[in-house]
Amino acid sequence: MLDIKLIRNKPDWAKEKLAARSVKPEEIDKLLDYDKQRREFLVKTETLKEKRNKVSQEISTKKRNKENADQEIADMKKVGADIKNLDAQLEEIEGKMNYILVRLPNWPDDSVPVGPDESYNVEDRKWGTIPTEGFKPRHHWDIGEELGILDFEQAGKVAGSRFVYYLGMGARLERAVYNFMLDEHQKDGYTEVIPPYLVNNEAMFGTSQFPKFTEDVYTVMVDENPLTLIPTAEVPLTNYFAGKILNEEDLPKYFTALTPCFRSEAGSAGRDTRGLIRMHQFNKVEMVKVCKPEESFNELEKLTKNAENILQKLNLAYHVITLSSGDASFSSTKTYDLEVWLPAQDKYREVSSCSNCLDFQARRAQIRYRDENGKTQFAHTLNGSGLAVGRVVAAILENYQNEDGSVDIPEVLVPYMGGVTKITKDNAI
RNA sequence: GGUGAGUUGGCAGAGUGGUAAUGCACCGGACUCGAAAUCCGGCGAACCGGUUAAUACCGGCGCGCAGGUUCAAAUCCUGUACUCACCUCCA
Repeated sequence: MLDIKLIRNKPDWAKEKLAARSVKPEEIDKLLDYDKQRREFLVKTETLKEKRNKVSQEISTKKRNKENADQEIADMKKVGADIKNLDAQLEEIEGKMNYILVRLPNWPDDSVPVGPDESYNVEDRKWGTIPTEGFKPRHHWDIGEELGILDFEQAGKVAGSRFVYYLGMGARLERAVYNFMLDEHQKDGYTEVIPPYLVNNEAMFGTSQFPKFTEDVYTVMVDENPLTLIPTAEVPLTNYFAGKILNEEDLPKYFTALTPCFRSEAGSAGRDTRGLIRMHQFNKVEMVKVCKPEESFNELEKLTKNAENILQKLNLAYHVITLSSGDASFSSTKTYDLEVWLPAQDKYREVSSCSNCLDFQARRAQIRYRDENGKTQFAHTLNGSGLAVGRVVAAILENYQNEDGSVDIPEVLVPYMGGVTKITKDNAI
């Protein structure tokens, strides 16, 4: 959530910044109008409340002295009704104001390319060499099905499209990949966490998936209470700090977690219908940081490097792009995407998204710290995938495939595979 | 799932209708060579608004949360969340 005071003080700047994120300037005018009305009503009702407090004190004194206070009580009855009336109006105005405010995205940072969509994204750097085998690379789903380590067909019958069974060495490979990732992140100073996989509406609001993106997730009712299957571990990890006032010397906090992620993929019908790229349920290792404002951009660079480290150790070619203002996620001021090379698709595909949210989420989730002067400040939050496990498995299958249909195991994963160096038809299941 | 108890300032803890005691901690001062102890004074989260160049100041709000009753609610009523104890059940 944006700071209304900042918008109030720099309306033109706010409009320009948000225009880069497709927010109409009229929305801001409306917001500021509600804000003005709100403060006017606030002054009115607070003045009356001050009067009520004073006169109530007088009534109290009179009663104690056995004097008559009927006149004051009659007056206050009227004041009480006025307050109730004004408060009701105030609540209505605040409701309208907040409706707009909670739906405004974060400002794009000055270093972010301005543009409405992904075509304005900028490539920052490339790493690794794209494999040039002497044969036509096959899609990971063909490799996986042929080895018998991925079964999309039966998953379709049991759960539906965009679900999968991993079997044998496929399941083992997935497990190897995420264990490797968690171990690497632990070395980089992250605390490993196993969070709740179901969260309430407040948590979803805190990290700003709600109220705007309710249709992208699965929500179940548990005794009338809605609980949402997490679309990313960012939600429970960041909300671990919700409502807390942290000590300055305890910052920054680094958390990492492996969780399944659940997404309805509404609106992506027809895209990536085959393979592991776009599933309703997938594993992801997530990194979350909470830090002081002056450190957040530096922490974003480090976070991105932590994600890159995984791809480098797996020796998978990738590039890093800065998302344009129109392509970045709702709560982010700046996002780097890591895209890994998929030979069969002949293109890079996203495996990580690393974002600095500034105080946008902290303001919603009330994540604060006490600074050296004892004042409470909103912390900054960051999150990044490190990495999407299923997509990395897809990348390994495609990049490490051999012409005979077998798949080599990346060197760093061999210990995690119990010494197995290659998945073949003979050892696959 | 059942029964009972609880939720008040950084911590402890009183307060059952008149607007949050008290102690510890904290800040300032005195005493002292300095410190401790003692004494004096101050200070009560977070948030919002007014006002200001800014600090300050003034006000609102504030006793888990949300409603209600009342001139007035920590206190009474309703709902609800969480914590603890015991019981029951279960991987």
